[in-house]
Amino acid sequence: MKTRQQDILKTTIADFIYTAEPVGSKTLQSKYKINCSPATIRNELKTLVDEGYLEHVHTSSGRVPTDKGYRYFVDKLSEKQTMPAQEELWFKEQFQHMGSNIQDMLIQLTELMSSVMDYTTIVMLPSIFQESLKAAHLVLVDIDTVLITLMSTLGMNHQAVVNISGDVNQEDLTKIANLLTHKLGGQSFSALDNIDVDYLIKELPSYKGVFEELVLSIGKMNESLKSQKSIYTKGKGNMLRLPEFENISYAREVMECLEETKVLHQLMQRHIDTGTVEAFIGGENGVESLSQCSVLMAPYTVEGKTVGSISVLGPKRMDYARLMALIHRLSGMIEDQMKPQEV
Amino acid sequence: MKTRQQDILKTTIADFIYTAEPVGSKTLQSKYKINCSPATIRNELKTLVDEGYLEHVHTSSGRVPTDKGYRYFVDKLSEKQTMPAQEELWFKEQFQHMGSNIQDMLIQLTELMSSVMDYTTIVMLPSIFQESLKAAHLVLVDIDTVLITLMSTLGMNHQAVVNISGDVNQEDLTKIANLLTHKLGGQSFSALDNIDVDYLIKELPSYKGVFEELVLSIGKMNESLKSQKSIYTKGKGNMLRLPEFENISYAREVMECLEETKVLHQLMQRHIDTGTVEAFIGGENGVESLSQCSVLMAPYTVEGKTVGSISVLGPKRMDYARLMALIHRLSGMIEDQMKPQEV
DNA sequence: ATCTGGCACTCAGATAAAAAGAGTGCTAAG
DNA sequence: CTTAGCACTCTTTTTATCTGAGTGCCAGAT
Repeated sequence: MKTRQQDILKTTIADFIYTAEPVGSKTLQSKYKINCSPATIRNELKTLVDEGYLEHVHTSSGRVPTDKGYRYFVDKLSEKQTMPAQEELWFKEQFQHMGSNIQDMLIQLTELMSSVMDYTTIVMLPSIFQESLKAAHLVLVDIDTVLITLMSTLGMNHQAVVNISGDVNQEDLTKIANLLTHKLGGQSFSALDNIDVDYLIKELPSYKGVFEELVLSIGKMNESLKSQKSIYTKGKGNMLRLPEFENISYAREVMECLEETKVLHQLMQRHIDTGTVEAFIGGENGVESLSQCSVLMAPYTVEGKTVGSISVLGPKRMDYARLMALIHRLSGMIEDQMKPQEV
Repeated sequence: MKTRQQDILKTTIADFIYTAEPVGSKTLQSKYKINCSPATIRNELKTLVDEGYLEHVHTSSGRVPTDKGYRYFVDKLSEKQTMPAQEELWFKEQFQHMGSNIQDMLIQLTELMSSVMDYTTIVMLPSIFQESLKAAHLVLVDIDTVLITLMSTLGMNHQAVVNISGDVNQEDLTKIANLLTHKLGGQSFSALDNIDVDYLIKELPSYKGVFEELVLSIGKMNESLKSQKSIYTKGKGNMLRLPEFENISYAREVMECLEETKVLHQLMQRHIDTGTVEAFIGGENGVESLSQCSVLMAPYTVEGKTVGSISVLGPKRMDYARLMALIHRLSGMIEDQMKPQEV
């Protein structure tokens, strides 16, 4: 593409991102210094339309970027940014106050992000399926009550309190816990669904009854973990401020879509493998109702495995470079935060 | 108030709740069997307007209920309902699958409620300030790592993993945990902010270093618990379907308000003491932005103390009797669910 | 007294026509 | 290849008119 064409495309998109109004040849010339007459600009605009980078909303209106146009803008016409030092400091400060619990940290991050970015933020926690058991702990908290704690390699601990009918003491429980850790440690949480009770009983025959009760409880606990929320969003209201949401039925459609955890889950899952920060512009995100929105996504990776992602969802008209820099760096910070949990 | 007037008021409000359109005298006569002419109805309507139960949106439109009208409708013209047996069964069934963790149970309930009620549901978890410590447990999970578990009387357990620099073994930790439980058990979580270290050291002098580290960690843990989310909402998108939200700027105002955890917290807190299911109609809820909405609230109580509440937020035009019955019963179910945790 | 039919009146909302404005596309000349 | 000029298109805004639901009130009926 010719340099001047690129300039014009870039300026057009930049202006549209700013104003949300179709951009005309006159505006381009007067508002930005482009060294040619409106007529020349018009000619260039025409070819840009023909080539699919821009479109006419109607015969006598300015031009609006197409998905292809945005794509080119992001890939070729934008410089990669990094998170400003000041913002980085601020976020680091915030991380200090977030406590060591990974779940809560990510949930709180969702809020921080939406307040800084002014759009909707979506955070996907590591799903239970991606966690492996690091250790099981059993604590006798009362004569017939046991606190089960399952620690995962990702630092997401899960616990439940269950009643046990048989007699047990703490020593026995510790033995059992050790055995469980030994037998199941390193395995995926999904293995907890059908624990080989017989094997356990063979190892410590005297605890038959306790084993059975515990295994049942762990299975039930695991089941409820599976149905647990792993997607958090914040800042849906932010979107309603944007001119593209003036249309109430469109706003409704998007809002309802954003409340469908399933849809969001698919959205996040579908693109998580890419492993890098990515922008999904308009239709690229694959969700019909969100085809007028863009999604920026940064996966976070623990031990080489992508376990979750953070993202921003906004109008296609967004500051891609800045936001991508933000989530990129944030995902790095998450990874740092999750690392120390590894032992 | 005369019986006929009551009839007319009731019918008017019922019709408005159904159609969301101002109700005229003709509609009242033709659609519902009221034994008098439109002119008579008009006269009655006029006095109802004069007395503040209805209002005119403009000179030549039908009547719309005022807050006072709704109030009268709810208090005097509606019969108390109970949750239908079928629905009750369904909810009980759902509770089975929710796992024993109170937090998760309430979060999941928020979603269930919004799907059944079609409005926005708000659930307030017991705040950390209302919990008392039941027991502390310390588990050595690694040579220098301790898992702290603080169990509350409400069954909301909190935990954190911390690194300890000094040498400890499980036996020591168990002693410490017992001491902590003994010293702090029954006290409010807020007491955890400034634990009397000296006292502890006096009891078990050899653990000075460990104590100090642990107490610091517990303090930090407690701090992060305080900032934790205790309000959950669901179904904000449901509202956008309603005709009262056709106006985008109004919709935006409400949506943004519903994203302000602080505001919601105040809203819930302000009315929690009433101790019974309550309807706050329009302006009664005390939040400026929500003055066109009604809030139905059912507190839930543990050991005679109200610790949280569940509520539905919708347009003033809602089925008060039905929804109040629902949340009333649900709050009872929550209480049942929280009881077994008491020992 | 209370109810009711009749009728003039009000006002929001729909429909239509006209005017304004932004921006294009094309042509012909520089 | 660039640009000024101009006719043309299509949306948006403005203004005017019409329609109809619904009221308020009066005068006569019950």
